[in-house]
Amino acid sequence: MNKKLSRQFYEQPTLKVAKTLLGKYLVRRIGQKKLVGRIVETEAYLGYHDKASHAFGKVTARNKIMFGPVGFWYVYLIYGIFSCLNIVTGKKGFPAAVLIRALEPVEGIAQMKRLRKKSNLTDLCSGPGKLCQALKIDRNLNGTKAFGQNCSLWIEQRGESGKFEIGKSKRIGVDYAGSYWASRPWRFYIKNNQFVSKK
DNA sequence: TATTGGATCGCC
DNA sequence: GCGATCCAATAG
Repeated sequence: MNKKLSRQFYEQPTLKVAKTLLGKYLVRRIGQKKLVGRIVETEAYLGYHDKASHAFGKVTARNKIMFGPVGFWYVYLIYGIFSCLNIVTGKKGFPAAVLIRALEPVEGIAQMKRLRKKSNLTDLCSGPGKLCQALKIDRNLNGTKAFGQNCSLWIEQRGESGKFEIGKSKRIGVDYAGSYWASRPWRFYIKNNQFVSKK
């Protein structure tokens, strides 16, 4: 049974959402076709005190979606080349989001290979920039809704999540934020899963 | 208005 | 190890 996650799901505490998203399925609809991957790695960005977060300090044109209500996508361009995908969490006015960092390809694998120009399964979605390329996600989806009707991008539960161990570490690529924020253990991943981004 | 550097990736 | 490549953020 496939069940799209509701707005209420994203109202849970951000760290809980980040952990609970592991084993769920990211679904990208393009016309009648679907590209689907199982989420195996996430990171939490938590509040305006978090120096590693784009929402640190104040509202800007780019980060304003993070200050809005839960259940909307925050998509931004990194290094002028790749997109990164986050789902907004936290109450309105409190900026938080969960970055989707890696997927295990499930449906539409042939098209993912074309979009990525890669044929190795473990190279398709094993990083935040890679999975956006594989699922044709870019800033056109910034600010769109992940719940309710007429979404082109959402997360769903497919039966039971299955048994796996959750690993935890500091977040990747945020050393500029200073030792305290860079060392928060807010990255979560499925242990011993080959599709997790390599460090 | 000008400059700077990034929640990455892939090739050298 | 390093360059790609663009735009948001900040400084002036």
